[in-house]
Amino acid sequence: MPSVKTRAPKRNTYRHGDLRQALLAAGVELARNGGPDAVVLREATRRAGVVPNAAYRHYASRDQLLQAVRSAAMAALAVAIEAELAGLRRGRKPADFARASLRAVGTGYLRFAQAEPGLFRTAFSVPDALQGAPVPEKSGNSGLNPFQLLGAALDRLVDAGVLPPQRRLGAEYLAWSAVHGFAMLVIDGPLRSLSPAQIEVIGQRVLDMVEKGIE
Amino acid sequence: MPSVKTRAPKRNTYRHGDLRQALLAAGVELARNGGPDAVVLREATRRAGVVPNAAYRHYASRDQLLQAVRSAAMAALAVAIEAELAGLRRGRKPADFARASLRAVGTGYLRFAQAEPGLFRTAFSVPDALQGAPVPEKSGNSGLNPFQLLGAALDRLVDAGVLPPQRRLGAEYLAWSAVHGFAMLVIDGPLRSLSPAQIEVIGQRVLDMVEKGIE
DNA sequence: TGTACATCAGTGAACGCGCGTTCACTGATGTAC
DNA sequence: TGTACATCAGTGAACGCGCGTTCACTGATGTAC
Repeated sequence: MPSVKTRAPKRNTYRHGDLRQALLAAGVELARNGGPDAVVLREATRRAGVVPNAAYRHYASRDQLLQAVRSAAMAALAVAIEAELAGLRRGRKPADFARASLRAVGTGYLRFAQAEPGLFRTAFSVPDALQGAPVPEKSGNSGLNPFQLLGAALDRLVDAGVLPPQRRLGAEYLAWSAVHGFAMLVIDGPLRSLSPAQIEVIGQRVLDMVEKGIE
Repeated sequence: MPSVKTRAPKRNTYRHGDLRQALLAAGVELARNGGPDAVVLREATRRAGVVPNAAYRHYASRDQLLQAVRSAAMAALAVAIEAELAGLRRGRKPADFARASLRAVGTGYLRFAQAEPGLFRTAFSVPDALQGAPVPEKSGNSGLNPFQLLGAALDRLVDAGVLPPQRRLGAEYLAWSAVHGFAMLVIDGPLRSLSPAQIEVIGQRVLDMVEKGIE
């Protein structure tokens, strides 16, 4: 692998070259192609044009760097979902808009998983054992994480009278499971040999199932 | 880690001690706690009471051993699903029985994922890049793999008149996605802090969603 | 405005580790005569 | 029934590799006087 020449050192300022940021960027790049295991501290320093132990000025361990990469990946997912939501046209009936919102969340999720499988897998990789803070990760433009974006879409369905309030509680888990499972099977599992067209069609059917199944 | 003493050498016969099987068993044990990355060739040989390179008489590489472990894990999942199916009481209306069959497949899947998360993750880990043979893995007692067991349950729903035939095609993907996603979120993802009781309840709601959503 | 000094980001060298894999070997077993 | 021999599963030793992490250091920068 041509890891040595991939990134020109740059580093025009000697001190205060933002090494922390450079290591994070390198880590994200590694995660992008290769997933969480590919986030190797020494390789990140190599790409930043710096000696390996220099990383320890900014991250206490390789795992801390990975954590930062994970947060960045989760934020990127949130941004992808927000982009899908932003593309919705307004000005139709609230019920339709609410339904479209939920679909947009799911579509953004699936699109991101396919476009950035390495980051997707990294975002959902678990440190070693269980850890604190199950949900509140870094966020995108809206300040909401993917889970919260999904929740907001479901709230909209309730407000529009589409989803009965008594079915709202825990509905995130249902929708999330279906979409997440499809994403995992497609990018990393037995469905990885499906064609993009098939993935698109079945992905939409998964969303159909969610829409019909949670009400 | 007390890896040295975990398994008595046994190996009463010198030649023809079934090292291949012993390595596979050790590999499965490693995968059980630790997932696919824990399937380390040297550790497997250690547990089999044999020198590291002895493994190469039976597996061409560490990856070949991992493949075998993967197949075994998939077969174990099939067995778990079959056990759930075998527990169904017969002698009720075909429609009810068919619905119960689909539920049993899902329940077995989720139970296995929780009881053996390491094996579950191993079963669905992908070698390196894409590979052939997306579905046909080793099977359990019935000779069917998990995917085929799911398909059979769906066929039963069609036969019983519950699921319209035109909705049958590709329905595996929908049900599978929902259940698989929930399993992944619970064992390895943001839902891992849920209590067993919550997991049980939400798991059943996921199955409710599938049942309602695929028809 | 000029000098002395403390700070601390990045250096250089080294560590121990466990991994997968290779090579030439040995010696118990099964088989042929 | 007994002996010679081929087989080949497991041995012993070694390899190169890249990893995370440690230690004592250095020298450009910002600050105080």
